[in-house]
Amino acid sequence: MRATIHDVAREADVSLSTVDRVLNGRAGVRKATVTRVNDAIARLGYQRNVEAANLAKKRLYRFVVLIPDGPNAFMQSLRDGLAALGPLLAPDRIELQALAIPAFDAAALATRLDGIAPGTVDGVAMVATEGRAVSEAVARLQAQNVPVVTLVSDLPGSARARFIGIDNVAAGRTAAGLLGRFCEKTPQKLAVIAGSMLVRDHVERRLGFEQVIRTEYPHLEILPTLEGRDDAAVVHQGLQALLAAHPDIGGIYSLGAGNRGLIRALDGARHTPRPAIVVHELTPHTREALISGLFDAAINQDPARELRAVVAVLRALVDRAPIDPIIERIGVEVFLRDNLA
Amino acid sequence: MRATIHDVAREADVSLSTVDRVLNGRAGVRKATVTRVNDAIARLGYQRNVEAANLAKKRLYRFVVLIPDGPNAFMQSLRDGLAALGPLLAPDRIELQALAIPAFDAAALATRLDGIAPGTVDGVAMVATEGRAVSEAVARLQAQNVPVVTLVSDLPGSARARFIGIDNVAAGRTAAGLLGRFCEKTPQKLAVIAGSMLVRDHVERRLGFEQVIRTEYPHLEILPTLEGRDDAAVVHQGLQALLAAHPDIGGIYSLGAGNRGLIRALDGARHTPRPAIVVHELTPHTREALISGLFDAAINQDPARELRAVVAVLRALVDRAPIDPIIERIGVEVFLRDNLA
DNA sequence: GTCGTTGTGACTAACGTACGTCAAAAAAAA
DNA sequence: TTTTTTTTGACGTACGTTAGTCACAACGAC
Repeated sequence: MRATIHDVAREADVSLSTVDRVLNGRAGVRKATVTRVNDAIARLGYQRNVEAANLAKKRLYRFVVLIPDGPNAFMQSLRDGLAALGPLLAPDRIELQALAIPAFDAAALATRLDGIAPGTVDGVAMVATEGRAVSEAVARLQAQNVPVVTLVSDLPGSARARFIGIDNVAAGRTAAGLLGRFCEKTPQKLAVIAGSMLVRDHVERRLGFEQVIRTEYPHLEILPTLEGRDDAAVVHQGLQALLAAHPDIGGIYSLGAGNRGLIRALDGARHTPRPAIVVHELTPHTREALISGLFDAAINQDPARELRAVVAVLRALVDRAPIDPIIERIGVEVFLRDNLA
Repeated sequence: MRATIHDVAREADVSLSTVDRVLNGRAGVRKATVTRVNDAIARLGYQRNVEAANLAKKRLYRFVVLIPDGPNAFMQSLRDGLAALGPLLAPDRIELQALAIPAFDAAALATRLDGIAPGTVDGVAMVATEGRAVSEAVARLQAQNVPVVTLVSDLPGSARARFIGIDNVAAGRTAAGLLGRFCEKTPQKLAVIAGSMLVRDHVERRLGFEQVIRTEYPHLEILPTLEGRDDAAVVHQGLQALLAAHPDIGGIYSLGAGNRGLIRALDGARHTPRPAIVVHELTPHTREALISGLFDAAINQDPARELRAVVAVLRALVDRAPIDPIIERIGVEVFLRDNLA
């Protein structure tokens, strides 16, 4: 049988009320008494029964999740997953509110964050775009005791409590390891397509990618990064030009979205031999391109799992409970045409 | 505000007691009244507050996990993970009991299962070895309302409620896709090392592997599977003989354990060019071999995550609650030397 | 000494459910 | 109809915690 506050009260030789005052940080308890109670708690290994506490408090967890708007298929699946998750969380008294924000727009994100009324929300998660204003808005929220976590793309150097997402440097290194082995062993060029260098996940993926290519595959030359803004039309145009300018492109790493543009550009240019291609995220389009053999590998993060991790972490943060490192950890999955589910 | 049993009672125009009888399947309620109550529940969208119910019931979840004994590093990490998980689950009134069983021994497993007293355990998880006696023991437990889930290795055709683990066919296909691309394009042979064909995960991995190699890489010839019983010494000896007999082995897929034996055999035989090697599970030894460049890829499943999934699924099963498909899903991770954490 | 302040204890009503008892009502059987 | 059986209602207590009220000390300041 677990110890209860009654046991603690008896052990510390104080009343129930005093234990409650200590436990919930209420005023009116002498320092010496606080120590007595805490000692008793430690001695008994008392742990508050969160279920009973929540029942008594009628606690409600109100979380806001900010996800970029637009045609990005991954963000779309994140939004869909959020909508699907809502009903599942009702029994735990967790309410999720989705908020759409313009992609790659730090100012808009900061404005949205500042628009969150402190009393109405218990935690915030966001796919971050880097910017001073954003970091400051995060700091304000945290100061108001509203925990903020970043999702998919981090905001390093800010006050955000946690980052939920894959290790993007490792993802970039994985892409490089695969592409390095898939490419012929003769000198050739690699194209890198990113969305924007304003989002940290893209920056980190490119960093990891370059680390490995430079040190392990020096015969491969990395071309300047094409910024496609996760937009198929922009990617299409940019890549078309790149392929025309460099007939010896042997591999392509697409570390952002807009892969429809990549597919179209390759369909247009009859490049032989076909370059090896590693992309990010399993979406209907990338899946199809894997099956047809156009893409060689897709590095995937599971959005549904990330959302569950966000909820678990935010909950632990508001409860000031320890965070399970396993729940928090998001794995990098590699899909080839051969192992598509 | 969520509906409570009070609301349901009012809506159905019956007393609290009757709602309780219906909800908990107690006898003494007319069929017509049951329908009235259930209609009210549906109309209000009532969901039982599990926390309050558990509080009232002083519910305790007692789960038993059966994990193979022996030097297998992956099973060792499962056992370690289980021990570490125990304290984390105490607040949720979940008790985990680890039970070691001999590896690849269906009879011993069945005996252990039969030795579980029905009243003392609420759920069972096991790393299964296939066998008729095992399936029958599982059926008996399930019949006694003790849910059984398989972990890591499945027991298809049995009454087990769920399987928690990776898609092993997909894992084998992944290995084949990688090895096919890593190997030279000239005809050569592939060695496959398994633990035993008595465990389903190994069977399925080999199946997936052969599917892909046969159809996509017909120039690669798969040698008869070496059964190493997850034992380094057996693997060492067997592989040594195999390498001596076939100087043209260009790739090795080790889908079980005992990789220390694989490493030793390769260190002994100075095989050039070094064969491409894909193994399973990140352990200290496979990690080291990846870094040194001896292994090319390791396919990993996260044991800690699997254990958490087991607990979540067993809990949902005893509560007859819906199972979140995302929690249940275990991803296949691919590690190259480049993306080791 | 009286005053206000601070620390403490005793008590109570919730939160939503489980589960028991007992009596009353309704339905079925005699 | 009466008797028996089945069905239903009313009520109480419990689970562990929160959060409030009220009373009464002990303490120092004046």
